[in-house]
Formats: sequence, C-alpha cells, structure tokens
Amino acid sequence: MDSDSGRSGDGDGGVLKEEKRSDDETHHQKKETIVEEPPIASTEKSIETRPITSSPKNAKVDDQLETTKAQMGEVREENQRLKMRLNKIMIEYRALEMQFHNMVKQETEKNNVDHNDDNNHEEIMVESDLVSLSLGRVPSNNIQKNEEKVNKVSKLALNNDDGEFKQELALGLDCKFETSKSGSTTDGLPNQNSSPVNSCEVVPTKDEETGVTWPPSKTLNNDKTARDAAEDEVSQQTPAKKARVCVRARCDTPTMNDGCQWRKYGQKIAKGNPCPRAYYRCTVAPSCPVRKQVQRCVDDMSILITTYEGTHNHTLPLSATAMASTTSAAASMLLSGSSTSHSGSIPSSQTNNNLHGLNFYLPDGSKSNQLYLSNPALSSQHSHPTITLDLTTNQSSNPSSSSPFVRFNSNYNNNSQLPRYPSSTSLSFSSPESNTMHWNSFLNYATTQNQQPYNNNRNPNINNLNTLNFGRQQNTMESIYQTYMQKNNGLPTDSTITAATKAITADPTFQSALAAALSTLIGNNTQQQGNHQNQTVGENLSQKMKWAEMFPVSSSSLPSSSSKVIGCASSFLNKTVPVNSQTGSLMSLSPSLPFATTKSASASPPGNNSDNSN
DNA sequence: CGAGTTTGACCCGCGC
DNA sequence: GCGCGGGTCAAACTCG
Repeated sequence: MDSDSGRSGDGDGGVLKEEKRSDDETHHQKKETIVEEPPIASTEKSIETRPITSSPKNAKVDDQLETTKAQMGEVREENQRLKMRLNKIMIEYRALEMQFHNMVKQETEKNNVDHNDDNNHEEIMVESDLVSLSLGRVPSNNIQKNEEKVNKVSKLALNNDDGEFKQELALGLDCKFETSKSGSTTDGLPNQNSSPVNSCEVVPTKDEETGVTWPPSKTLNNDKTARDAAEDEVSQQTPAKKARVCVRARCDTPTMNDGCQWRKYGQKIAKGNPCPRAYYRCTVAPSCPVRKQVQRCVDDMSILITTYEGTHNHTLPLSATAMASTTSAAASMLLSGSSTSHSGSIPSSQTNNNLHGLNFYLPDGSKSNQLYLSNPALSSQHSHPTITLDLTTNQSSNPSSSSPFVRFNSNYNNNSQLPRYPSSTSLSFSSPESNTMHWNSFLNYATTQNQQPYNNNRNPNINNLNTLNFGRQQNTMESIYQTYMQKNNGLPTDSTITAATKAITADPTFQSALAAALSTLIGNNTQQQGNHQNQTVGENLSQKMKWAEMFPVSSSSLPSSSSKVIGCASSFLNKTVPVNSQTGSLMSLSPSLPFATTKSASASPPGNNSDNSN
C-alpha cells in the first residue's frame, strides 16, 4: 500500500519529519535562492554599469534585470516572512507546551482524586486521552508507561524547537489512543508495536481498517449468524468500524453516477429528513462489501449526500476508479488520519506552511472541541468516522467564478458528550477570507503549468508558484496567528481546527490522494500536451520537485514520467486512473474518462454526470 | 426470465 | 426493560 510504504518506514513521525524536512528544505531553498541570486544580481549589476545602449538586446537585459530584482525582493520578503513565521511557531509552541503540561497535571490530579478505585476503566480512558496528547502507540494497559511517554514526549518537544515537532507529537496522539483502545479491547494487537519515532505508526489503525488482523474471534458477538459470518468476511477487508466517505454534491438525479454498479437493497426514512435514505450495495462483485447510502440533504434538496462505506475487493470499471480511489484514499486517510488528529493546538501558522499552501477552515468553529478526536474504534458501533467531500459550495450560485471546493468533514461520534451526530469537523480546501484561488482554479493552474508559465501574474504567491496556495493569501496567516494567540488566552479559535486539519492533511494518505488528484491532471495534461512535454521538461522537473516537497510521501510515488500518476485521483476531477481498488494505489494510467454509467440504472440514471460539472 | 426495485418486517445497538 | 432509530433482509413487484 502506498500509505503503508510511506508510513511503515518512518511512521507518522517519519512522515512529519519528512514534512518538516521538506519545510526546511523549502526554507533552505529559499535561502539558497537568495544566496544564488546575488551573483546573478551582480552580473546584472555589472551589466547595468555598462553604458546603456538603446539596442533591443540591452532592453531585454534591462527587463531581465528588473525581473530579477523584483524576484530578489520577493524572495527576501519571503525569507523574512519565513523567519517571522518560525519565530511565531516557536512562541506558539512554547505556549502550547505550557498548556499541555498544565492539562496533564490537572488531569492527573483529578484522576487521582476522583477515580481511585472503582473507575479504573474510566481512568484508563482518561489516561488514554492524556497520553494521546503525547504520543500514540503505547498500550493503555500500562498507565505508567503512558505517563512516561507523556514525559518523554514533553522532553522531546522541549528538545525540539521546531513547531513541526509539536505537530509530530500531535499526529501521534490518536494513534496512540487508538492503540490503547485496541489493546484494551483486544488484548493487544500484534502490530501495535512500532518504532518509538513513528508517532503515527498506524498499523493498528490500518489493521482495523483492513480488518486483516481482526480474527473473527475478536469480533464482539459470539452468536454468529450467517449474516455475521458474512460481516466477518467483509470485515476482512474493511475496518471493524468502517470509515465512511461522504460526498455532497448538487445533483438532480436520484443518485450520483460514480461509475460503479449498485443495487438498491433498502430504503428508509431517516429521522429528521423527509427524504428517504436509499441503501445500495456494490454489484460489480457478489462479495464486494462496499455499500453506499444516498440521501437528499434536508437543508437543500438539491444536494445529494452519498456516503460510501467499505472498499471494493474487485477491479473496477475505469469510470468507477476515480471515485473508488478517492473514497478509498479518503477513508484510508481518515482512519489513519484519526491517528493524526490531535488536540488541535497546533500553531496556525504552521497550517499555512505545512499544508503546503493548502488552506483549510472549519465552518463550525464552535465545534473545535471535536478536534480532540480519538480513535473511531472508541465510538459506538453506529458511529463511523466519516470524511465528507463537499462539492456543493459555490457551485450553483456562480458557476463562472466558483468551483467546487472540497471540504473534508471528519466526524467522530466517539465522544459521549457530543451529540450523536455532531457537526462535522470540516476541512475545506478553501479560504473563507479569500476565494482567489479555488480548487478548480488551482487545478487549472496545475494543468496549464506545462503549457505556459504563469508569467502574467506577478503575484509572489503565484510567481513563486511552487508554493501553491489553495485560496489562501499570505496575510491570512497573520490573522490566523492572531486568532491562535487568542486561543492561547483561553478562547478556542479556528486555529485549533486548522491545526487539526493540518494533522489530518499531513497524513500521507491524504497527501497521496491529493497529489494523485493533482498529478492526474498533470499527467493527463502532459499526455494531452504530448509534444509540449519535451519543451517543458525543466518546468516539469521543477514542478515535480515541488510536488515532492509538498507531498513528501506521495511524491515518492510520483512517477518520473508524467504518464503515470497515483491513482487516488478525485473523481471530481473527471480523471480516472486504474487503481488497485483496495488500496487506491496506482496501477497504471488511463485516459481520463468521465463517469460513465456502465449499464445499470442503479449505477446512476443518465445525466448524472452533471454532478461532476457542478 | 433475470435483474433490479420496492417495501414491510426484522435485527440490533443505544439511550432513557 | 422498553422504545427508538439505523441498517438489513427478503418476498413481491416491475421492467426490459
């Protein structure tokens, strides 16, 4: 598996380190750029000192000089910004550290006082929570070890000035939590040990997700019916608590055409929604465990909510691979991302930075507490970790200027204090402050990168393009930082959420999916460009290097040739890539295909492709 | 006639 | 323990 290959080597810690490294590299590169530029500048200056002639050649040189100067200035500014950011991160990190220590202290005291004897289980849970704030991977059956881990983590954090490390810690939180839970419920999972560095060695998560290490004896019920046995069989491929990928899209047709064949096996009127919920089962393969639920949004009947559950255990039609890989990757990311969720106290400025320019926000800031996400396995059996891809925003109102942005909602119902259907913890590829660059815009940019330079835009953020901004402008970071500082004063802010989103999006699977989506476009574009490819090799290489920076894990999967891309492409891009349907990993590249109904009406009624164009 | 849909019944987990 | 609600089953029905 892609994600495993990326994770198993280093674990999340490794990933984060890699991320950090890439960050540092980015920083370093900028410095290098600065270092490298003076000679150029000096050369230009030497040219400048020459008598200016009116020849076109000199005019060209002058233009170059001006351009170079401007670029130098931009790079210097960027360097200054990075320095400022680093300082802020340091400050934020220290504040967080203090908060964390206080929390640990308070909770420990509280537990010692309130839960001496009779609430051992609860104590363990609380400890798990606490430990989850430090690092995952330590079985909860040893609280002392957990506390040691906390201390260890704290020390590690103390020894690391980079706020990224804080993020690393955070990324390991729920993984640990999950492991603890798993250990408590299943007497330990065989794979739960991992290298100490791998804060997000999500093997337990992965095992849960794939069900590989869940022998039937470990399932809850002993009285197995044939149906249960089937469920067990299913559980061999899907997690005990299957992750769900919810796709919200405006769709006039009863179902969304995702290219797969579905058979409706039930319909139910769900409470609170007059629209019936339809249950579909994948019929491509008889034993395919994938199911989906289709329901209209109660608030907006034009929005079709399609929830996918499970992973296909068969090869998919080309038209279905995009959605399948997207959902698979999203689900995989979600479960592994559950291990990356954290207390959400990550400096927001990092978000801007470490999300590789991705901009995320949570519409429901009031629910930021949900970012204390823990293992979905802790949740009730009916609660499923859900990731929502929201394709509805700004789609219908202004199609010309808007494009669907992808919102990731991560639902964890494990918190008993939360409502049964808590508002989602949402991640969105869009900035509320600036819609300057939407998802499609970015993708368009990505696809056009090989065609033409973005020289029409002198915006540093774009000129420096390799820093790809998803609808975020530079100054936004400042405001978020301020909000974060407010949080440090006790007020939860969006920075909490963005921090968690960072953790999730830092997950290699997510990155893989994202990179796949992007590289799919690039790949397709490259294919389409054909002859232009050779002309833009340098650009491609440069871009790929940047991709590698931006998606450290997935970038390793990025092929050297644009003709192959990762298969986790989003279906919403109308690009399909054959994938191993179970892993969502790339197998080969196929021409882009729109979602095509294979035959069954259940697959989707004709005209559903409008979903994608919405 | 086979595949898919409809729909009431049933199962199961959760909260009170 | 009971009711509620989500999810699934399966017989009846529809359609090509």
